[in-house]
Order: sequence, then structure tokens, then C-alpha cells
Amino acid sequence: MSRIEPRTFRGTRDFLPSELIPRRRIVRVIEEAYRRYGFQPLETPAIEYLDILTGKSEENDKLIYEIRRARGDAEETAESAIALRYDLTVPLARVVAQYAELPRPFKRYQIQPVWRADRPQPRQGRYREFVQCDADILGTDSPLADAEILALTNEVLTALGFQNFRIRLSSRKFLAGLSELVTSDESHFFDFCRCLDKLDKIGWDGVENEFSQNNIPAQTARSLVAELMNVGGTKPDFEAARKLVDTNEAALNGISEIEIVFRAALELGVSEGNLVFDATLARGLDYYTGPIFETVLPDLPHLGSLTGGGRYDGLVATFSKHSVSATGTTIGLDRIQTALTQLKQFHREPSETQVLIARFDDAGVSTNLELAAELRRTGLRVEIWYDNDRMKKQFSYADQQKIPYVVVCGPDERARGEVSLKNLQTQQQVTIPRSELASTLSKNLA
RNA sequence: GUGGUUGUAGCUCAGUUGGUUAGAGCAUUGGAUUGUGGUUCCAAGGGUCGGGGGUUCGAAUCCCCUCAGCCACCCCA
Repeated sequence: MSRIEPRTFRGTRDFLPSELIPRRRIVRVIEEAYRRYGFQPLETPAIEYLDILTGKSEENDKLIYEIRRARGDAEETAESAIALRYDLTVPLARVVAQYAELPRPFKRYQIQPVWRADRPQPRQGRYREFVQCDADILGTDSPLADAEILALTNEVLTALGFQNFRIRLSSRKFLAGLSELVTSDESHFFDFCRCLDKLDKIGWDGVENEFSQNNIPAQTARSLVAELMNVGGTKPDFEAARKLVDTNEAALNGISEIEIVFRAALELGVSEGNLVFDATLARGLDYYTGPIFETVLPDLPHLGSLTGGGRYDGLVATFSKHSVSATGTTIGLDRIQTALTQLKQFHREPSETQVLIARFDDAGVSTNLELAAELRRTGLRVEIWYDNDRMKKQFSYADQQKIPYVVVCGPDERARGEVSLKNLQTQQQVTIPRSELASTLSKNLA
């Protein structure tokens, strides 16, 4: 009989307990922040019809995981081709189009895995299966909604312990205007954005070179963007920016929109210095229509963005005759975990158990079970030892699992109605009346 | 998708110009220590040398193919 080699599919991972425990703590921080801002939970299927997923993002078609069945059955027709979801935004748009009863504004958060068929690269926090934590507001045009998304992003990253991050802010309208100013040919818009976006990677000369290769007037583009960068940053001069774009309407509208969002975000508590107006931010080339934003860490430039989002007022109309304004962001759980790991701020934890009740002898089993039940009733996380092993082995287990307390109740303790309680960290051991065990532990672990 | 690089024990790695039965540290298990962890000492278990083919008297070592991991690009979370 040939053994099957145990392995995981490329770009997917197992999360063993010591990694999952702190990872879940991160999720909890994100979810609590989302709830504080008044977002309600949503979950959608991992599998969607392919036409739903491809409706608006042809660019990424090749990254969508299509599901192929080994044997064709009635379901497997062109109309019912299915795939794993690529992001959470498109399914959200589908949901909003599908359920008329949802309130306006509709504020939902969604924390679920998505799948992309690109090449994994752990150092950059890229996987084929990864978890997105989305928060979106639908049904309002207000820039306050965009600003709230920025404040939320700022709050989450701060709460997770990031000291040095930049939320970059720009606008699709602004970029469209720039593109018009530089090249009259509208078809160059996406190329223009793509070139811009490379600045921090290849520098000004590199960007100018890219412009040339894409038949965009390179020197004009470079000098305009460079000047806009000078008036941007953490204390942007929006008046100066307006002068630079002259009378271009789209650019002027974009700047105004950026200005309003920027100011509101600061009022909502985003620290000055964390938020930057950055003319080279381009982002998603498909469905964004207004403000766009993403978060990067200056200390880890190789890592992609930790968060990314923007306004996408046209997406719901892909699935409905009614159009619904929408803005939101995704926070990349795996990017965050990767970043914290590289910053040495992600600490593994083998166990969440607080108390191990050691097994001294057969005669003490009933006592142990009663103790465990009592401690668990008070909310403590408790393990009992199942076999007749030496104390050494049991303590060694507690030590390796970093379980802080071990309770021992042998014949001596039982005779006096007591238990011995050892704190493995301080190495202090006390013998106390059995009736005081629960309260003592609760107090010490609080 | 493009280019590069690396595959030897659970992990990190050594392995001479190709030459007996492929090693070390850590980890695991047992013992020294039958009422108590981390240190120390002793011992044991654990290897299709990524897989397949070829060259050779002989391959972990050389050649070809293939698979996988990693890195950069593309793109993004």
C-alpha cells in the first residue's frame, strides 16, 4: 500500500494552534473596531457563478480560480460555470443588488477567505488563499463615509501595534484629470496610472522611462506629477494643487474630494502624519470611481499594501438597474500577520489553557474531575491529565504549553481538604483550602 | 504568466577529486530522578538523500527531465 504524501496545495497553509491563537486575536481587534463603527456582519459563499465574479474585473480574470469537476453533470454548463471568489467586494455588490430589503446606508463587514491563482510569495505576504477583512458603506455619496473608512483603518492599525504606517489617499477623478492634462488620448489612462504607481519602486527616472515606453509625454507628465507630489504629503497644500491642474474640471473635482475626505479624517481622529495625499497612488484599475486609498509600512517596503479600498459607485449597477453609491476598504489579515512577524511583534502561543489539574493517583480522579468542573464554571480554561504519568511529565507538558498554573491534589492534600497550586512562571507553590482554589485562580489570572 | 535560485532526519544544516553501513545540533521518546517543569548527563527511535531516467565497477555527489519550496518582476491583500 503506497502512502499518500501529506502536503498542502501551493499558496495555502495550515494554521497550527501556536500561530492561530495570536492570529485570532488580530481578527478580534479588527472585528471589534468594525462593530464600534456600526458595521453589521455578512457572509457569502466561497463559490459563486463565474459571470458574477468576472462581471467587472476582466483584468483579473486569469487570477480567478475556476472550479472544474472531474465528471460533467447537468450543472456543468457554460451558464453555470463556477469559481472561488476573488474578493469580497463583488459578492457584496451582488448581495446589495439581490436583497431590496437591506437598509440604507448599508454598512457591513465581512471576514472571509478569498482565492487568487497567482504565484505565492510569503515575504511579500502573498498567498493563493488569504483572508480579507472588509468594511463597506453603501447608499451614500457623502465623503464622510470615505473619511470614516480611513479613520477605521487608522484605528485598527494603531490598535494592532503599528507605530509607523501611511494611509495614502488620492482620487480616481483626480487621476483622470491628470491623465487628460498630460495626454489627450483617453486610452492612456490605465497606462498612466500604472506608470505612476511604480514611483516608489523604480524612482523618477524609471517612471519617466515608463511614460515614454507607453507613448505618454514623459517630461510633461513627470514635471506635473513631481510638482503635485511637492504640494501633497502629510500637510497638503490643496490650493497649490489646484493651481497646478489649471482649469481641468476632473482634476479640480478630484482635489476637492480629496481635501474634504482628508480634513474629515483628521477630525475623526486620524493622526496627522499617518495620512498622506499622494498623487502617485493608482490602485485597482477597474471599479473605483472616487477617492482611493491604501496603507503601506515605510519600514517594510517590499511588503505590499496592508489595506486598500476606495469608492466604487458603479459596481452595484452591474447587478441591478438601480445604482448604489459605495465606499469601503479591505484589511489584509495575512499581510498584517506577515508584517507583525517581520517586525518581530507576532508572538506564538502554544495554548490558551490557564490551569492543568495534575493526576497524582487513581484515588484522586474524582476530586480532579470535581475541581475541573468547578473551575470551568467560573470561566477558567482548564485541562485535566488523563493518564497515570509521573509528575515530571505532567509539569513538563504544562511548561511547554506555557500553561501558567498546575494544581496537584495528592493524598496529603486530600486528607486536609487542600490543594497545591503552583505558578510555573514564579515557581511559587502554595497549599490552600480547596474551597479557595477558584477564587485564588480567578484573582491571579485577572 | 516571465526570470532566477534551492531541494539530505520533524526543524536548521554538514557530507572531501564520485568510494564501505549517509552524519551533527535542535526537537521527540525513555532513563539518571516513583510528589513537581526549564539546566545537565546517558541512551534510543527517526532518512524513498524531492521524484524519474541516464553515465559509471560504484552516485547524496556528474548529466537530462520533472515536481516542490524560495526570491524578483507582473499584479495585488
